[in-house]
Amino acid sequence: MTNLLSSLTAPAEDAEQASERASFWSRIAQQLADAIGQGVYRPGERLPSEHALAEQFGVNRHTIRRSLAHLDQRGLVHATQGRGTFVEAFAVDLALGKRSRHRQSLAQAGLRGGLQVMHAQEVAANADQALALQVTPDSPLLFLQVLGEGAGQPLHVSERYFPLPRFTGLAEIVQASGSITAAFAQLGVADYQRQESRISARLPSKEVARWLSQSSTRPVILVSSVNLDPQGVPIEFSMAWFAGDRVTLTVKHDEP
Amino acid sequence: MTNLLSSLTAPAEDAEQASERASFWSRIAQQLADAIGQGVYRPGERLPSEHALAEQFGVNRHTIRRSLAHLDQRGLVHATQGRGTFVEAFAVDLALGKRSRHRQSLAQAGLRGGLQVMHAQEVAANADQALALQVTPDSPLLFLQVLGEGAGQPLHVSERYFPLPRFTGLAEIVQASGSITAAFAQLGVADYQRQESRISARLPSKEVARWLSQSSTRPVILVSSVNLDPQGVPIEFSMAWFAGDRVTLTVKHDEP
DNA sequence: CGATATTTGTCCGTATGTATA
DNA sequence: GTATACATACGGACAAATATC
Repeated sequence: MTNLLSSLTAPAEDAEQASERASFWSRIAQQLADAIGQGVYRPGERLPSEHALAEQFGVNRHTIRRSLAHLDQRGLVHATQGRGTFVEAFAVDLALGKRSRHRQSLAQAGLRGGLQVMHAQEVAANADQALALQVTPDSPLLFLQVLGEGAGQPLHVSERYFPLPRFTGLAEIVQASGSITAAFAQLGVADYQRQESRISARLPSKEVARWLSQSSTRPVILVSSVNLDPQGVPIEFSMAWFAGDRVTLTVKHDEP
Repeated sequence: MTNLLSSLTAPAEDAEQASERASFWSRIAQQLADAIGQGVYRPGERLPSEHALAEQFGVNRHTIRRSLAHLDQRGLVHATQGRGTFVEAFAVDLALGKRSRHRQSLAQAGLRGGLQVMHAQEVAANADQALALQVTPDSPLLFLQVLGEGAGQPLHVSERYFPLPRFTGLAEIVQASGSITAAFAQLGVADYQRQESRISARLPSKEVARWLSQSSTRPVILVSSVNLDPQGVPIEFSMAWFAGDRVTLTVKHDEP
C-alpha cells in the first residue's frame, strides 16, 4: 500500500525548515488538480472514493474531504451523495450583447443547445418587475422558468417575465421550438435588443445549484437584463444564473 | 446558559416527522444570517468566537465552523485566524461600458475611491498580450498591478499591460493621480473606449483573495478587456478581478 | 519587548444518517 | 435488501496568527 504523501511529508520531517509548508489538504488538492489537468482523471470520470483516497494519501478521510471540497468549490469536481465524486467538464463561451441570442452563441462555439421550459405560470407584477417592464404593478405577466443547455450540460437557468396579454401562448412556443427568439418572431416581434445587463457573482441557492447540476459552493454569474422591441417597448425582464466556471460571457461593446 | 437550538431540536425530538429536516449547520447559518440581516451583528463587527457560538447553540465547535464557512463563502462574514469572524459590508454598483471610468462610477454611487499602483515593471509581450494589443510578440510592455478602492475597501485588483515606448512614465502618473484616465490624458490620449469585455466567475487565487481582503472561498468576477484610442489602436489590455459580492457590474448596451 | 491568553486553522478518530448503485 | 459512498456531527489535540497585558 503505497503512501503517496511520502513525498510530501518527508521533507517536513527530514528538515525542520520544510520549504513546502502548505497544509496537507491543499497539497493533496493540488495533486488531484494536477492529475485532472494531466488527464489521469478525465471529465465525467469518477474519482476514487474518499475512503480510497484517504488510504492512498495516508491521511484521514476528513482531510481528503477538505481537499475535495476545495476542488468542488473551484469547479474541477463535483460530489454527489451515494454516487461519488466526478471530474467536471470545461467552459463554454457565450456572447452577451444587445443582440446576442443563446442558440446563435452556442452555434458559433460549435455546440448544440436549446432552451427548456421548466415552469410556466401567470403572475401579477411586483414593483421591480413593473418598473423594468414599464407596466403598472399587479399587471398580469407570464412567468417562465427556463433551463438553457449546451454541450450536453446545463449552462444557465433563468426566470423570465413577459407582459400579458401580448405574449399569451409564448410558453408553448418556447417549449416546442427551444428558442425565445423563435417564439417572439411567431408572436410578431421580429427583432429585439437587450437594454442593459447587471452582472454579479454569487454562490447559488440550493435550488439553482441543483438545476445547474453543480455544487452550491461553486460561483454563478447572475445577469439581470431587459429586452426591448424595435419600438423600445420592454418585452422581457429576466434574471439568469450562469454556471460561473462552465461559462464565459463576452460583452461586445462595439456591436452595431 | 440558554440553548438557542432548543427551538430547532425540539420539533425533531417531539415528533419523529420533523418538518424542518435541514442540517444543524445550515439552520445555524440561517439564524446567523438573519441576525446579521436584522442588524444584531453590524458590518465590521466581530461575531462571538466559535467556542462561544458552539456553547450558545449547544453544538460542537466543528458544526459552528461549518456554518461560518458557509457564511464566509456567501460573503456575509470573513474569518481571520487569531482575530475572529467579522461581518462584511455590502455591494457597490460599477458601470461596465465602452466609456465607463472607475472614478466616475464610484462618484455616481456617492463614493470616493481611486487606484493604487502596487507593482510596475517592464515586460516582454507574450502571445496573448501581443494579439490583444496588436504588437509583435516580445515587444516591450509596461505591466501594472493596480488595486482599485471604493467605500474604503478594495473592490478590484487588475493586471494591466500598456505598449512601450508610447506610455513610458504612465505608472508614475497613475500612482500620483490615482486615475488611469488622467494618466492617459497627460500622455496625449484624451479619450478611449473599451472594445470588449470577457466575464467569468471564479474563486480567487490566494494572492487575489488577499489583495481583495476576502476569503478565497468567495467568488470573484474576472473581466478581461482591451481599451482603444480614438483611432482604434489598442492602448491597454487588462484582467481585473472584482470582489464578486461587493460589486455589481452594470453593462449598458445602448451607450452612445 | 516578551509572555500569555484568545481565536481560528488543521488533523485525527469515531459514529450515524442518507442517497445511490 | 445489501453494500457502497457521501453527509453530518461529535470529541479531542495541537498549530498558527493575533490580541492583550
